[in-house]
Amino acid sequence: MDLGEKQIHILNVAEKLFAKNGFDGTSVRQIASEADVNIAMISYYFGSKEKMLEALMHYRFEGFRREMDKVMSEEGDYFEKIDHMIAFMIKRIHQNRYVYKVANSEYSKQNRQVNFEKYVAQKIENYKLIEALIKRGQQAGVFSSEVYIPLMIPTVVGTYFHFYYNKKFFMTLFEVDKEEDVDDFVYTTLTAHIQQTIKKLLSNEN
Amino acid sequence: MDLGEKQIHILNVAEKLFAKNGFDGTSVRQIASEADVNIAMISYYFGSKEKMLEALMHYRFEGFRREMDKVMSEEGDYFEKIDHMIAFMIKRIHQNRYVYKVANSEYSKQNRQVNFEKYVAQKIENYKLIEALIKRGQQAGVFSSEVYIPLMIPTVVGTYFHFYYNKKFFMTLFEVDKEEDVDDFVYTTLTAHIQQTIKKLLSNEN
DNA sequence: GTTTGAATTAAACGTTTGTTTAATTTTGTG
DNA sequence: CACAAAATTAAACAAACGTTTAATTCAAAC
Repeated sequence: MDLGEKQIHILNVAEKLFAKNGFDGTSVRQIASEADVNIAMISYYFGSKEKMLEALMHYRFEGFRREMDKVMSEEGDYFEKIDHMIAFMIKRIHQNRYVYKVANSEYSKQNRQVNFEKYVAQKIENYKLIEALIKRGQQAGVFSSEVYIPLMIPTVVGTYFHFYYNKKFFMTLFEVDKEEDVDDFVYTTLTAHIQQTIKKLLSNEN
Repeated sequence: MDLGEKQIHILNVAEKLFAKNGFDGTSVRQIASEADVNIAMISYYFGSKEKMLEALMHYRFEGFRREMDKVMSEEGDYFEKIDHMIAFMIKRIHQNRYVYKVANSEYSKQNRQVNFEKYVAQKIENYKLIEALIKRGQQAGVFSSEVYIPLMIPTVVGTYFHFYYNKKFFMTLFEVDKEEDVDDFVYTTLTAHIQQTIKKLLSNEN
């Protein structure tokens, strides 16, 4: 599906409303009103509310694998590669946090009508990349073998999401109260915390 | 609010439907039908759909602090205390995973109509308990001082939730396909992973 | 300038939503 | 049994939902 300017505008508006109020908590009338288009345009362009979300996910997620490959091939020792990979993942997820929030939420529902095939396929691809890196590090004797590789994904990604979903709570603990300082916190302190956590977990030294 | 058998039955039914299809994705008619009660009983008992969720949260969350206190006062060195605390948190969250899922989801919405004051107050209390334990360990020279204490909560809790929300995906990686084996996996492998991660992070040795 | 297909509109479609009503039944108490 | 309060019911409420219709405007091609 090729997206024109107007379609992209609608998707941007929808994305933010979905993230604010949930997929079911957002009506197509709200989206149309906020985006200043006629209600019928949403069915006209996307077919349905569900297919609009699919279009949004595709629009946001395409390119992830390509970028990830690039980051993984950067120079550096194994621990530096872990640093790069985590920094990239957090940055990419944070930049796309709105669509990730909706995707996570809808994906975990039982009677969902949204198609998640591509989403899951990408998840598997990304995992394979990470698994390969860690196994190479283990064979080189740099990384500990006493780790559950698949569970490192929930630790990296879950730390970010649980922080972000409870942003207000944690930012109070860090005495950060300006919304514009959150981005900075994510890219510095939160990223450093996750890097430190995973590197210590992978280290052989204790 | 004192809950009779019938109210509790309704809450149990509502909890599972909310977790399956979301709060907005579940209608009071669905709940009433599944619980085999008249629709009007929900307003009669709880006042509204939102207040029913508040009643559910209160019903599920009460007692957490008391149990947490007990676990924290158990015998053992600092690392054993961390083990006990994490095992307790994961067990308690996993047992109440349905209501936590709804609570997390609704809490992160902007225009929510559900009252979360007690929920947040409890979060703060729990954090203070954990912070105190870690600071004591640091002063005793057992724990590293180079950690972001508030961010350890997202790492513990976020790892669990990201695993659970993507349960199917990760259980495939571990070649577990029976639903009844998930509980066991959570209490053994997943708990061990989180304990290992946090203990390594807190260790001084590298 | 006319034709053609896409874009856009206001209005209406039938459902479903959460809540309330008013009547009835059940329950417990004197 | 008689009475009062609580519990339960079927029905109705207005509002909001996602989608479709049919008519109209617009833009590009010939």
